[in-house]
Amino acid sequence: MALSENISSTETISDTILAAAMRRFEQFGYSKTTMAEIAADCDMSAANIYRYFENKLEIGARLARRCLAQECAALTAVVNAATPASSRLEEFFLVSLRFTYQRWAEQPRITELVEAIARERTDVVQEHLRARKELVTKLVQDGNSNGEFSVDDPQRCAEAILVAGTLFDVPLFMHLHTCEKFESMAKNVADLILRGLISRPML
Amino acid sequence: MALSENISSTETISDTILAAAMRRFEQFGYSKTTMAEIAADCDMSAANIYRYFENKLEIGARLARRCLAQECAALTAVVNAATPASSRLEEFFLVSLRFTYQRWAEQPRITELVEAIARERTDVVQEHLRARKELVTKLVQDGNSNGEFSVDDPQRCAEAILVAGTLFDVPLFMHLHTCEKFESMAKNVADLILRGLISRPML
DNA sequence: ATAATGAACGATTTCTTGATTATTCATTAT
DNA sequence: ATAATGAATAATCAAGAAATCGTTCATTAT
Repeated sequence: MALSENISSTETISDTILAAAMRRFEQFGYSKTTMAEIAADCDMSAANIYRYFENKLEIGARLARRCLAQECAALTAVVNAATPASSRLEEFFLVSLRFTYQRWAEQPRITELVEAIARERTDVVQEHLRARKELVTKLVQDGNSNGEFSVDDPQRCAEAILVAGTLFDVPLFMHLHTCEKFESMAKNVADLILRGLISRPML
Repeated sequence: MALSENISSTETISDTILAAAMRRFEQFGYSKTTMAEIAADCDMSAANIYRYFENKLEIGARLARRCLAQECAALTAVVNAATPASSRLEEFFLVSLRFTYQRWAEQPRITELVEAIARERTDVVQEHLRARKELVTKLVQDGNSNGEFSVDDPQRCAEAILVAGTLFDVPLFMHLHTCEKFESMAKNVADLILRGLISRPML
């Protein structure tokens, strides 16, 4: 049918635009990439992009969402793994650290996009934080169910866990230490959170 | 004696300069404050300031150190209080949060100085972090001594505690929530760290 | 109708140039 | 000698002009 053909071709074109924009953003950064350049890479005029995207920032937001969705997918796999909840918590920190670190190390220019989104598209960031909180909440509830944990308020606990992991999720901090040092820190924080400070009898 | 008189008068003059610079930095920010203005406030020439300070950044560093020293003094009082170590840990988070938040809220222009120091005088920041780590290490050791805690490696544990409190120490984040919200978060993180996730028999 | 375009528009950004600024140093005052 | 200064220099900043950019829309092509 014509309709479905149109829809599928439209999706293909907007994907083409996204791919071209991503290449440019990675290589030259968000601000140094012009709509005209993206359009030229797709053999079309700049004006035509506006048939597929509201504006430049919307392209950035879509790419950011895709990127964050990849991280969430990896974190979901961690949370759903068939391992003890305590191992999954440590792994949660490590996986989100590695995503942050690798993005920062391998595609330094993409940081500019991240900053623009953090500033001008709060909704995208907050949606991501909400998703992370949901995942950790589930992880804590899992731990409760199988007797590993005994947490009264999993929601509030999940929030505290995420706050405690702040250092591992902010690209801005990545220059402070090596990835190895960060990994060691993440393990220590996970261990701290799991065992707590208060002394207890040996089990 | 002439010598001691000279030294004490030199100290007085450099203190006068520091005070004038602080007033300017608070009111107009670091970059908008000129050496000529600081000098005029002290009834001297700009050139003469260089007899007492290496350069403008050194003035900023001295002020920053003084400011951070105040925070450390407050935190030292917390650590040395005659209360349970667990209360002191929560209080440690709350006090350092309030310092960060109040600086950010009451003297927004001073943030500019903070950023300049963080960028160009890493030594000042790292010295502060070292001091904080020492304080928390002592707090953990105290807890171990009086039987509240049972921590193998207080040093590593202190590092993890500080990492977990990152959100409360970075001015950049202060715009994200109200002070009340931050305080609630700090309490939750402290509680999390103290009790841990792993279930245990009732004491 | 649908897809695409080039020209036109404010809004930014970049560039250029003149003015300030931080810093140094030879000189003066005490 | 010590303290302080004014003048000189090089780096940084600021303001306005010129160019570029994001975005819109009337028009063309299919």
